[in-house]
Amino acid sequence: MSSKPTMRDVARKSGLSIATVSRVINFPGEVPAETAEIVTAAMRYLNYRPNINGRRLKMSQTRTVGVLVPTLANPVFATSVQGIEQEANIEGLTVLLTSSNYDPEREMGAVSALLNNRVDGLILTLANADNNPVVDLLLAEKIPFVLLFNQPERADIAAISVDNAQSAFDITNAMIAKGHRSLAMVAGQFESSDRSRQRYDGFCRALDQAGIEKKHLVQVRFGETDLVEPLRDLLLGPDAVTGIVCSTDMLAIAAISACRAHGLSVPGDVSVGGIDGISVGGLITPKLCSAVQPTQEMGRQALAFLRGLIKGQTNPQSLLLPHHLSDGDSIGLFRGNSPHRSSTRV
Amino acid sequence: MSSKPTMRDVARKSGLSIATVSRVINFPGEVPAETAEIVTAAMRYLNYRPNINGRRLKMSQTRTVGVLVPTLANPVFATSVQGIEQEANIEGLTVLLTSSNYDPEREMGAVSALLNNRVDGLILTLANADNNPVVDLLLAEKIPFVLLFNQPERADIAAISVDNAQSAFDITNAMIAKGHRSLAMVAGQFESSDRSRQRYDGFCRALDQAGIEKKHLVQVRFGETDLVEPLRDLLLGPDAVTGIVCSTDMLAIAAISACRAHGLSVPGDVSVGGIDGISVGGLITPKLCSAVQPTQEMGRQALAFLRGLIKGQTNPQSLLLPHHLSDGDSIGLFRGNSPHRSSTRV
DNA sequence: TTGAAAGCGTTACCAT
DNA sequence: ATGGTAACGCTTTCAA
Repeated sequence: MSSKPTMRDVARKSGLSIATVSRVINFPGEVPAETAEIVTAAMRYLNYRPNINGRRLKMSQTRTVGVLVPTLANPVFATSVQGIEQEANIEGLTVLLTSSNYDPEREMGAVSALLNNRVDGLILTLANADNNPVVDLLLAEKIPFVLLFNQPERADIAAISVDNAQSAFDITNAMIAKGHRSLAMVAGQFESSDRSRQRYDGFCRALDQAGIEKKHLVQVRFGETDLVEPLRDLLLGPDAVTGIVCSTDMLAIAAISACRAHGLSVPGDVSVGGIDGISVGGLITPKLCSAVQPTQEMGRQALAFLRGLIKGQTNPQSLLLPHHLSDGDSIGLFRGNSPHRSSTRV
Repeated sequence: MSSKPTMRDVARKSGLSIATVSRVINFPGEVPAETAEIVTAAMRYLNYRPNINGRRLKMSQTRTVGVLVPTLANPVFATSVQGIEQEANIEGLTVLLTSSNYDPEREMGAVSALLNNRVDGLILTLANADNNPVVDLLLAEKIPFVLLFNQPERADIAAISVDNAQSAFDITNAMIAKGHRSLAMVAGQFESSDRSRQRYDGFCRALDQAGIEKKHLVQVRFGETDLVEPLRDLLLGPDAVTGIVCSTDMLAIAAISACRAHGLSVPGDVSVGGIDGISVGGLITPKLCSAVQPTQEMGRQALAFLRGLIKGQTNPQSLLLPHHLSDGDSIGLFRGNSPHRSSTRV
């Protein structure tokens, strides 16, 4: 017998029927301890492992959830998936992972593959949550799903996120409060990230409210980490900015690196704040560590939420988590002024 | 018909047999274009999606790979999984994701779940690759697997990694070359990471070779990001060190943060170098970006390798990738000396 | 070129 | 308390 043992083999070995073996596995309580022992012994002897695919075919639910994120190379998404995975592990769910690489064109294919696997539900971070064919499909097929990080306009879609516009509004205001009058935003391309656009909206609103007319925007292809050239004019030109609001932490890291490359120290000569996860700004590198907990928690919450939807106990609804602005750590000072708290800064 | 359409429905709708439908899906070439068109139309009309679980049950291979990493909260693992996912996507493979949270006790359970899914093969980062029951199980059941980041002693196990000891040896030597005579290593607990131990070995070898007797080691629980207290004595005590070699980038980030908290500037007052992925040291934050490419590539290679094993075209063997030591970016200077290249430093 | 039918490993109903 | 058996949706051999 070279192939893997099946329930049939276990049944034969234990001299019982395959129905009984199944019972021992699924309803141990409904079987006498003695019988269970015999079956268990046979399973151990044969190194039996239930073939989940047989079960999945038979049952209506697969106890599997599909996850789609832009990329795991961004720690924010990776960390949220870690949270999903942890929670799934506790619940005995299997996680099917896919990524779109920020390409909206690839989302449908990825979700399709997930649906072919008959996942019970999905957790998705989409390029654009509004007017998205994937969302329409899921709605039409009545597949439970939760959007993570997306903030859809429709209220009848489950979504867990921070308030992106508000986050950017707050961090921009904080920089304005520090005296900045010349600010730029560095953001990912809007087609690849509605968060980027929403955050840019918040940035603009803050500037408008402060009566600052000049708005700089530098858009960056996702995955791009070298901002030395893209930021040259912004940093060294005749009307160089004193502060940069970044749409994501990864961009902030890249922006800081570019500042240094241009001979500017950060903070001091220029200020950079990154927005992401459920915190805003924050020490760039330590933040990557300290943001782990809350971001992971978002993932766990997303799965918990999804489970409610799957069981039909919950209705889709939006959940906006509070964001934190760690002022003093994140927000830099005037160009040329540098009495910053270097002791807590990287 | 509330339930999902099956091949049977498509067959009925198109007036053909389910065998023909199957052929259209799997061997479009073996069916007249006209027939194929009829079937395709029926599939579109019914919104048919093949149930992969049916196929999986029938076929011997599932076209699914299982992945086990300590945690996705560490960007190094996350990035490698991203690489795996990308490659899997190209090959049309499904990725099943699990994590052990650095707990050796949980590895067996996770792998077991993966095997119940009848994955074709596995990619694993284990706490300890030697004398690991998971490895024994996989070997016994003849399931193809590739270790990622682990460097097992046995040569007949597929593994893709950098040379951990050599990396640490190199970075330590570089720091010694800069004049450091008082160095500490900050590492994760050895039970949770054989890489940690291997890297510590390299650290010690470098010190021995330089005739430095005093070896400081601070071990940290994984997930710990606050090193302020653990490093206090090391940084402020009577015989404070001038440099710290960190076992991972995440630890280096945390260590730098702790230095700043103690009023030390990094680099300048103290030096910190992190080891990870296929680079050694390196600018801490930019590195998190710049290390993305090579680490992702490791993941892709791991999957490519695994595919070879699954097809039986390759034999298990170890692959040690070259590591890069980005001197001048990574390695700090003497305590108190600070003419460092701040322009390229975060 | 197409179809009938036998499983794949499991669950669960209905008997015994 | 236990067993026989009909699905679940698919692939694939063998016939027609």
